[in-house]
Amino acid sequence: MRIGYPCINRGIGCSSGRTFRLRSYSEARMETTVEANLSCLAAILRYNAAHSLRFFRITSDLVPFASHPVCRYPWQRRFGEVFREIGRFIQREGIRISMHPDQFTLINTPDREVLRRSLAELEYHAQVLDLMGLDATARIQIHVGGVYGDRSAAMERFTARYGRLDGAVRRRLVIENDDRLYSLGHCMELYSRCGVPVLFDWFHHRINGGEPPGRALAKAASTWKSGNGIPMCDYSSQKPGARAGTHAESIDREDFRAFLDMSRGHDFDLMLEIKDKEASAAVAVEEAWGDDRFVP
DNA sequence: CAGTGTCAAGGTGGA
DNA sequence: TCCACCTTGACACTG
Repeated sequence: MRIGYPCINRGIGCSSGRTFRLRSYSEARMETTVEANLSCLAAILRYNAAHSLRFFRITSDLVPFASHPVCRYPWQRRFGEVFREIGRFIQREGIRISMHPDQFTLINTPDREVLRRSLAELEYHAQVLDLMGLDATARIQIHVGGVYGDRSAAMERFTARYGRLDGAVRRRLVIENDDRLYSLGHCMELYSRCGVPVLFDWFHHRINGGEPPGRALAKAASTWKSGNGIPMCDYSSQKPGARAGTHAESIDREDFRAFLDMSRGHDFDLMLEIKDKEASAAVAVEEAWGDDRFVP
């Protein structure tokens, strides 16, 4: 089990997801932004390796507007060597990588244009990981998408389109159970229809699930095949007093220990979706230190 | 320079 | 039919 956090390091003093307004787009702006983002990403990864944090989600904003028609800038060529260098560091340090395109990426949409943009966005994510030379254990996670008033038709569209995805995307794509529309049960059904691996989100499952965590973890784990790496799992806890589903500001040690206990017997890489990022991840590492699954 | 309205993109659900 | 919400920081404009 490796432990990590998504996208942002709050203490390091730089961001790997700096962006700008579409109106400000220029090749010069792209050049300086992507260069700064990659340099910060390298710094975050060095920080993580030095702190036994060996799971990291790379921000989708690494290359702003990468899948937008406005972007004609050849960032892949211009920064190819930088990507390869970062990839070598990731492999040398045994770091696991994920990416998570956001809510606009919907492969089960009934709208052709939304689908076209979504595929372009997924291809961008795959390019980032490919340029780094990472194998298929580096994954791209998305939610299943909308229901559109007809769940079975929406799931059928997902299945058909998954089968027709570009190979570079399909070899990395995993679906994650969400807190409202697609539970672990729905994701398992999609797995049985098309073979897409399922990333288990413990916090969403608590809100929209029902089954005990050990059993749920075992189900999700059964969808990860050799070459995919060990399963990935997202963990968070409820922010006290907030709407159900709001991520906590900082880790709840008690809740986290309980999670470790409940998940005993299952190995996975664990992403802490908690707002204060590396601070809580460090606490999680401390809590997991004696666990025989933990890889420092 | 500080304050603040707004930002590429979708879908849901309540008013 | 419209708008807030998701989630979030920070860009970039205004005064």
